[in-house]
Amino acid sequence: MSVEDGIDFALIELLFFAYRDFTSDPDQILADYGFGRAHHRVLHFVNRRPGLTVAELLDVLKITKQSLARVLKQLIDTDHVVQLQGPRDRRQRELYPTAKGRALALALARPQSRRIHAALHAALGDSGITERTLVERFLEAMVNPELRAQIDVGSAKMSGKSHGEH
Amino acid sequence: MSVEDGIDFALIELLFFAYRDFTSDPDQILADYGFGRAHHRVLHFVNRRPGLTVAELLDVLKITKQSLARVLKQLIDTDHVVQLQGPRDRRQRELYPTAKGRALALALARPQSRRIHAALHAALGDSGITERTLVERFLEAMVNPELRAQIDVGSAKMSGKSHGEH
DNA sequence: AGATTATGTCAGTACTATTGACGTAATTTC
DNA sequence: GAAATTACGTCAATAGTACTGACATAATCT
Repeated sequence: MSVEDGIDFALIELLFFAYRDFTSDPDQILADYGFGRAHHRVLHFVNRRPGLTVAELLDVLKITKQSLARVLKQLIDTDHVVQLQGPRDRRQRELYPTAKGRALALALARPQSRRIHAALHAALGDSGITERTLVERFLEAMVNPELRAQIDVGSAKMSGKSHGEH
Repeated sequence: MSVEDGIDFALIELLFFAYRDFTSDPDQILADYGFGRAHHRVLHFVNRRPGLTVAELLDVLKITKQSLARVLKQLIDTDHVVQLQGPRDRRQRELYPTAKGRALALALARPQSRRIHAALHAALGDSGITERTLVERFLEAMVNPELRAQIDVGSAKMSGKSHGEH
């Protein structure tokens, strides 16, 4: 059943198709703003973790400072994100979404969320077991273990790690 | 539970992280060959659907002819893919992986397949229900309906659509 | 005071992708 | 059989996203 040489080509391919179409929704909206996928990612995380610093953002996105610079500057210039001096450490710039930024982040997330929920329904229809928890756990397990800490913010998990002030 | 404004930010984010790490495995191997993700995608589909034409490949990847050109040329020059004149239509170029190409495709798919299976175990451990079928159906449902035809090749489905000669 | 840290910026480069235009060979249509 | 269409290849120009390396500034830590 579509597993040749012990390799699961089918799921590999599905992940490609799923992600391609998953990102196509916001891509269309972004085009109107002259923004790209990079802007989306930055805006998403600033929106999700308001007050995160530039360094934290770099760490989450796993890109370099130079790659972030242009994108972040554009988001700030267009009034989607603001920088505030860090209260404890004045070298830090805490990033916050503006109302405009939050609105765009929401507009971008809406079709993606709709697609996900439709897919969950299509996939799980009746079997009212763990529902989305199952897919959530699958995706979580797809992430490199070392980086798994990045994903639990905002949710009511906070597994292990001492988060300090929040 | 991590659903603000009715938007499922958690799953959106997980899909991002999952896909990022999912592609990081082959990326490292590709670097040794001077290849990028584009080469991987082309090689994957040529390997999966040996004999597909350039036009079909463009349609599956949803990129332009010009984008494919350079990448495909490199794969042919490095003896990973060969072009054969189409038997029915001599204008067409049927693409086939060489032994070398198949070996590389396999090497690239191996860590991805391993990651997927580990994730399935982590996610479904005991509940021996539909197992991978569930995630498969979820991902399938994430793909745009019009494009869903692209994904059933090689598997024993062939839902609906008149496939003609194959 | 000196080292380190957080951030910003500049220069140069690479990969992947785009649109548009043009050429060639093969097939289909009238 | 001539004309239109199709499949493919290629050239030129451009854009978005990423990279490495280097350097500057301000703030904090030792």
